[in-house]
Parts: sequence; C-alpha cells; structure tokens
Amino acid sequence: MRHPYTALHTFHLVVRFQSLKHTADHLHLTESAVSHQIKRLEAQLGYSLFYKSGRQLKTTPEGKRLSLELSAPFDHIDQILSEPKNTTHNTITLYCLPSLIEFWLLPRLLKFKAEHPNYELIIKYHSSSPDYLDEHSLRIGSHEQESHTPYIRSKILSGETIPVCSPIYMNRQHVFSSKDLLETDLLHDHTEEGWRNWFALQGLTLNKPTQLVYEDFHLLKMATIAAQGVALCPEALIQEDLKSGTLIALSTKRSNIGHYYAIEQNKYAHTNINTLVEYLI
Amino acid sequence: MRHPYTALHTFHLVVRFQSLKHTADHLHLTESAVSHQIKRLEAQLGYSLFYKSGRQLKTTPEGKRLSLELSAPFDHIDQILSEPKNTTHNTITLYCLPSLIEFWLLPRLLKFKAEHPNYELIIKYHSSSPDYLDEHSLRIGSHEQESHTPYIRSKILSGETIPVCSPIYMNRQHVFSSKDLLETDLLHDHTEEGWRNWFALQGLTLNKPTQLVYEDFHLLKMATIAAQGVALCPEALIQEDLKSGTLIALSTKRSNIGHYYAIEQNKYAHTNINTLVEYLI
DNA sequence: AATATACATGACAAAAATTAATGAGATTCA
DNA sequence: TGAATCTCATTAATTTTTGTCATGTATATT
Repeated sequence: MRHPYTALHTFHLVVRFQSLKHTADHLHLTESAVSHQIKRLEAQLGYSLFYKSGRQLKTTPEGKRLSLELSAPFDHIDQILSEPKNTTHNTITLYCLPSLIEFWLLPRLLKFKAEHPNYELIIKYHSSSPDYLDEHSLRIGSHEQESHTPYIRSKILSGETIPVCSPIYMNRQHVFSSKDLLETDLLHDHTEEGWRNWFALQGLTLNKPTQLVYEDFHLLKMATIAAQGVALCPEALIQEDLKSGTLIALSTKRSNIGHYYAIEQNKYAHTNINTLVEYLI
Repeated sequence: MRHPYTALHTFHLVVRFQSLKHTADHLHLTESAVSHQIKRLEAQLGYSLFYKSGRQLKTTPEGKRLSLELSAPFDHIDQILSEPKNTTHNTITLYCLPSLIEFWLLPRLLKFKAEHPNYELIIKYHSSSPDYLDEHSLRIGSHEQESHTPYIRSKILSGETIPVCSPIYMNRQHVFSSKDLLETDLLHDHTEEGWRNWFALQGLTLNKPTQLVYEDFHLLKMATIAAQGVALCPEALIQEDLKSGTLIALSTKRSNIGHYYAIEQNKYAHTNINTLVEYLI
C-alpha cells in the first residue's frame, strides 16, 4: 500500500506543535479530525506515535525519530511549491549528483562561468532517477540508458569504484587480500549495497555489521582521510588524493556501478545548454 | 489550503512512467483514478502538467520542473519509512545543519572518534526547525530557544554574517561603502533573505535580481572563492579563509541571524551524548 | 468542588477518491 | 482502408476516506 502522505504531514505538524488542538487550528480542522488521522496512521504503521501524560501529549521515541526525519522532506516539498518560477529564458538549471558537484562539476563550472559571464545558472542537488527534463535543464549523474526516451546521454566519467583508506589506517590494519578487508571498518554512505556488491565480485560475503554511516560521499571521503576505515570510492573522484597519497588503494579490483553521464533533452534544443555540455565533456 | 501530497506523489510517478496506465497498475488503481487525480491537481495548482501528443502523454515544462524537484523529497520519505530501526543502544544520531558539517563538525568529530573508537555515530543533514529529539539524538544548528521545551541548548558558535569576496573579484569591482555592494554580483543560497536583511540594517533596499543560486553553503563558498561575486557568510565558518586571504571581508557590518547551538534532550539522559557534547563545545 | 482544558471515541454526515461505462483520437496492421 | 487496439478523458454512480458532532474521560486550574 502507498504511504499515507497527508497523514504523515499532519503527524509531523503535531510533533512540531506538541498539540492536537494547535495542529487542528493550523489546518482549520477539528481536534477530533486530527486525532482520527493520528490513530489511523498509528494503525497503519503498526506502532504508536504518542502517549498521554496528564492532558499533555508526548511523543514516543519512534515518533520522535520519524518526525525528525520527516520534517526535512516536507519542508522541501513546501519550498518547491512556493518557489517562484523565475525561469528567464537564459537560465539553465543544472541537476547534479551531490558527490560529483564538489570534486568534478564545480571546478569546471567556475572556469566556464569566467569565460561565459552571461550564463544564469541554478545548481541543484539531485540523486534519484532521471525523470524528465525540460529544454532549460541538464542532469548529471549515473544513469542507465533509458532506451525509449529521446534524451541525449554523454559519458563524462568512469564510475568504477575501488577500496581506499588513509596511510595511517593502512599502518594500523594490514590488508593483503580482499578477504582481509572483511575485518576492517567498512565505511559507506546511506547504503552498504556497494560493499556487498564488491565482495560478491570477489566471491566473498559481507555479513559483519558496518559501523559509521555517512549521508553522502563528501562526509564519507572526509572520514576516510581521517583514518576511520575503508571506503569504496569512485576512482575518478579521488584521483588527486591517490596521487598525493592522502588516500591509498587497497585493491586493484574494481566494481563497476555504471558511469557518470550528462543528460540533456536534445542537443539542438537550447544552444546555451549545448555550449555548456560541450565544455564539460 | 494544504498541499495535496498524495496527488503530488501520484503526479511524480506519472512523470516517471510517462503513462497513466503504467502508474495506475503500479498503484493498483484504475487509469481513470489516476487521470482524475492529475486533473484535480492541475486545477489546484492553476496550470496544466500534461498534454496529449497522439496517444502518448507529454509533460509540460512546468510539470517537468515540478516533478524533477519533487522526486527527491518523495524518495526521501519512502526511504525514511523503509529504514530499519537499527538503533543499538550505543548508537548516537547526530542531526546537523549542512553548512556546519564540513567546516566545523567533521574536524572535531574525527578527532573525537579517534579518542573514543567505540562510539557508533550516524550523521544526518538536517536544516529545518528543532522538532523533537529522543535520548539517542543530538541536534546541531541555529535555533531560537523554545522556552517551553525541556531541551538543553548549548551555544557553540556565533552566527554573525559578513559580506566577503575573493581578492580577484575585489580588484575587478571596487567596493567602498555598503551602497556599492548593491552593484555587485550578490551570491546566495536558496534564499536572498539574508541579503535583504543585511541591506535593511544599513538602511538600504535590495531590489536588483540576483544571479547565481546555490543550494547550500558549500557551493556558495566555492563560488565566492572562484570570484563569482559577493556572499554573506557566517564569520565563524570562514575564519581560515579570512586569515589565509582566499576571502576578504567587504564590510565590518554584521547581520546577526542567531547563533549555532547543540541541542540535546537532557544532559543526564545519555552519558554518551553527554561526553560528545562536552567534547564539541 | 466546580470549571476548563486536552485528547479519545463512536455514530453519522460530508467530502473526496475510485470505479464503471462510454467516448474520442491516434496508431497498428491485416 | 478500416477494424482492432491503445491511451487518455469524461460523466455519473459508488465506495472509501475523512471530518464533524456529541459525548466521555482524565487532568489541571481556581
């Protein structure tokens, strides 16, 4: 079944206000309506979100966690819908995979801006699947070819990943084979899928729980440099660190999670985008 | 009125599948139901999202923009709800304002990790209002005191902002007074509110449109260093750059947007959090 | 104690979403 | 060419969801 987005939104407001009454006023509903929404949501989720302490409402630990995480995406949606559509015809919106922005896009983009000062650019982080682009937009990320779409895909970087760590960590924890890696501190972003995959390619199975979780590649890389453990990084994004020795490759085995591409609607639809893509490739 | 979150979710699926039929199957609904949802949504938003080209559905430019931006928060919600609640009793979740992570939190945290290797930490980006914490969580950000809550707030950094630019930009565009700043390229993150505020404090009004928009402080700072214009930065986060001269302050006038705090549920509720906070302050 | 506050509950009503039936264009292909 | 098919639109009926009202319970205030 689909997630009850409206009820989840109500729930996050209730946690914010710590009051059904206040939330009801805010939404122009009765207390009863809000109470019912919460009860229904609790039933669907299978755990309780609030309990009563006196006539005060208290949030359960699970409720706190949920609301804390839910507030970001709901605020995000509200922001998107309230955003003015200030699309000057010269404006290009560039949706880019977060990990690529810092280590690949930004240096190039700034050089580009210096040479083409008239371009108006909006840069947005974007991780999920390609979706659909208009003629003022450009996407950069790792996406498989959607055979049925009319989009132009240009490869910009290899997506091959290798395990790396800092020299300090290397000295502490000697790694001679892929198998030895199973004994190290495996760092990863929001999913350890990459590691499972990599070990599977070596005929090994990862079943140890991993310790530190980082929300994005930037945090992950910083932690690796600081000798927290071993991370699986796209080789193309850590060239500098491998050269300078801040990071050391622990294996020559690469797992290929696909490459990075620039995706645009149509090469000839928008000359500004055309120019930008030519520059970036 | 409240945003129709469910319809928005349906809409983003329709764009993803480029088909009412496919979306209907996915949601276990009839085509008709999906069609109605979209029509209602279009009526509410006041603009059309699709048009028919042959028997194929095409997305309007506004629809494309909307769906592109909507996919991230909806994916986020789905991820939150599918996440296992793997809260070991030793795990601390640290919710931090994105701008603080790189320039303030991470260096300290990594030192902390080195000294306390047994701590299990999950770090998450979090921008919005404080909401409610459980005893395994810690928030770091700029939040006003909520007088009625039982939370402990410890100030960690000043939030005062000043206008800065790179030396190269400084040479190009001479700035002698606050008023001169109105003629420069004003860089900002997702809102130009900060600038309006700063100019208002100097008795000036900003009505020029701003050019380049960055989604977060990290992008903003990089662009400023690359001589794209003038940015309003929290002084505490660019100390190093001011010292080294990569960034130069263009005024001594500061606008105070509040300070940065560590917020925890209760100083004595969780000794691990206690230790961590003591270390960070 | 009396009164007010905050939430819960159940029966019912209102509103909203979904379906079913039908239709209109567009494509496919025999 | 024209019959079959495909995709979405539309209308009216129906079902489901959501909200309201009346009432109840526990807690706090005076």
